[in-house]
Amino acid sequence: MAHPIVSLAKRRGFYWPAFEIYQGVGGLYDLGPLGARLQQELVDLWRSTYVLPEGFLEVDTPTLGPEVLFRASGHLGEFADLLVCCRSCQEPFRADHLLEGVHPNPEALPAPEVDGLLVQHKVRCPRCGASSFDPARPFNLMFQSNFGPIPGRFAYLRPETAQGIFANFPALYRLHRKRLPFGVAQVGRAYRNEISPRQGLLRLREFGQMEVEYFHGPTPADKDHPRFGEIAADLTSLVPAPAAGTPAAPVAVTFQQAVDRHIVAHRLIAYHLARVQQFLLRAGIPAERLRFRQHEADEMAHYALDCWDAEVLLEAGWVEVVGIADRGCFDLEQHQKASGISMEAERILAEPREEEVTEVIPNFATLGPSFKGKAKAIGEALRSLDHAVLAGPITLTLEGGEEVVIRSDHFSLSTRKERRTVEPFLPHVVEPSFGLSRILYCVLETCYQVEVSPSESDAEQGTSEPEDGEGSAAGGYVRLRLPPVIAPTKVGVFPLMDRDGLTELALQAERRAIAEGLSAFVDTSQSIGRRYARADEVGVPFCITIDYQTKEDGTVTLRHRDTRTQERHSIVDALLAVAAAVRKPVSFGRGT
RNA sequence: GCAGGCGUCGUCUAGUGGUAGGACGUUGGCCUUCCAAGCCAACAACCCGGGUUCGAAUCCCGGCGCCUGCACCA
Repeated sequence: MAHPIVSLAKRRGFYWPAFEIYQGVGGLYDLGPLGARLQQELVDLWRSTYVLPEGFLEVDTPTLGPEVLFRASGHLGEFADLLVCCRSCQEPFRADHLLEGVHPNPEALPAPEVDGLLVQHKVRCPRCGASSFDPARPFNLMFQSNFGPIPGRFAYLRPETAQGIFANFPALYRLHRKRLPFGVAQVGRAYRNEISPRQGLLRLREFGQMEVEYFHGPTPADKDHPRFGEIAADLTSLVPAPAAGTPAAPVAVTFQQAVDRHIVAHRLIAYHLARVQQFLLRAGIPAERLRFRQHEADEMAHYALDCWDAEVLLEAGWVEVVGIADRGCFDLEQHQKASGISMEAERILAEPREEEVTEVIPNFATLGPSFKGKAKAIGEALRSLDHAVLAGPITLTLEGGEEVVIRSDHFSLSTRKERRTVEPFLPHVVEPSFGLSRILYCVLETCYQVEVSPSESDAEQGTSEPEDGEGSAAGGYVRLRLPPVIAPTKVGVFPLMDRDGLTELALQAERRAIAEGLSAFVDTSQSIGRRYARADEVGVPFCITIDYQTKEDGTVTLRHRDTRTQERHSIVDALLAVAAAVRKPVSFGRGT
């Protein structure tokens, strides 16, 4: 059974399957009025409590990218696996797995060869033992299109926002005035053509991501963070990758202890884990439903050296919502190789180094007459030669195979001393990657609370789900305990009676709330209790009620969603209290 | 993609061959001086396409979607 939040979400407008008028498309969901606003609030919270305080640079890059980009990133190579299905039991297998031991590099084989090798070596189905397979077909999780009318220029929808950041590293490094470390953030959508999307917002073909690439130096001293102290004492729950023979088990530690006991490799990863945890807690995920689990070696993505997932305990089990990966220099190295553009940063040497540099200087005065039009190419080739081999006349092989004989008067050697004050290196990167759509769902599910009304609770039923129909009295009183900072609607304004001028006062109060930047609404329908109930169900944290006393002294009641308690304030004070409660915190300090 | 189950107002559902009923909801009205389910009325549905049949929500086939398991999950 789906969690009752699912039908509430559709009924009240958080989210629902997309394109339902055409029977829908799996893995695509619409965010409704409340969902769109909730998502925006989550992004704002992330930006104000994480991106801004950390000084990250935020960028926005295209969702489409060229083939070379994703060749370089490894996504096309790694994810265009060939799949074969067993004819008798229909089980699908990755071709390269079946051909292990049969071929030295099974991943690189084209489909026809895979089919041939499977028959030739009588490979058996690991499941049922039969040895007859359907033809191999490529299985790509990347969405493909074309740029312009030329069919050969493939365009791909990005499977993560990260590559747009890596591809911009040289510019971003310059814009940060060539100082490391620094982080770059991006919020956007990513696309993966999932085989069988399921579980609503948890497995989508198009989803929201909030990613950070934290560029830093490669030495052990760089794997640290100046503000580690702020989070060192925060408590967390870690599930390290199990060592041989020992099962994975959660440990409760502070981040300081996690580093001291070598559960987490270094303080830099630990720092990011702490910031991720802080964000999730502020978004309303209960601490007891949150943990970090370390990937095992065989679970790791092709680029990762170390990876921790933030997981949230849902009805469906533990679900990954943030991945914190140490990507090393993998991505920058790949893009440097593929593009020919340097992705290196520079480090100032503690002590300048004197180096003797010997260069080959082509002598075009003699090269020109000897080689005419080829002189320029030969000159370039000479420059790139190792000077050690250049004793006298040599034979040079040009591109295209032509050999030319170079005389000693065709070039000269120049030796000079160079004083080096910097050295180049490829930065490393730690990547906290937030699954925005998943977080949105986790927040909704974990904030969902049912209170069995006292008259009906014959058993002690705590906060579990209703047995049958929801959205009604049968299931109990539904309350969405969204933190005020992310609640899509901040305050409801209710006239106690829809008469005697109370509604007019409510409309005035609503205007003032909106002027304060608070999303507000007036509800005059039916009884006051029903209006509170309707507001509680979608997580409105505060309700202001206009009553007869308001007409006399201008005061209203301010009701708190989670406690149902009310206080009397002037309208201005009530709105100030709401505004204070929904203001996004800025986190330099520790804790939550 | 495979196997099994499922698809009825916005939501939860009743309905096994004679063209759909309830509850919640929404809207309007009545009542009501602070915590949903008081009264009256209205609104609103058989996933899509074919087939069988005099007649299909119901039976058959295909598609799409959802759920569970397998596989996949950067």
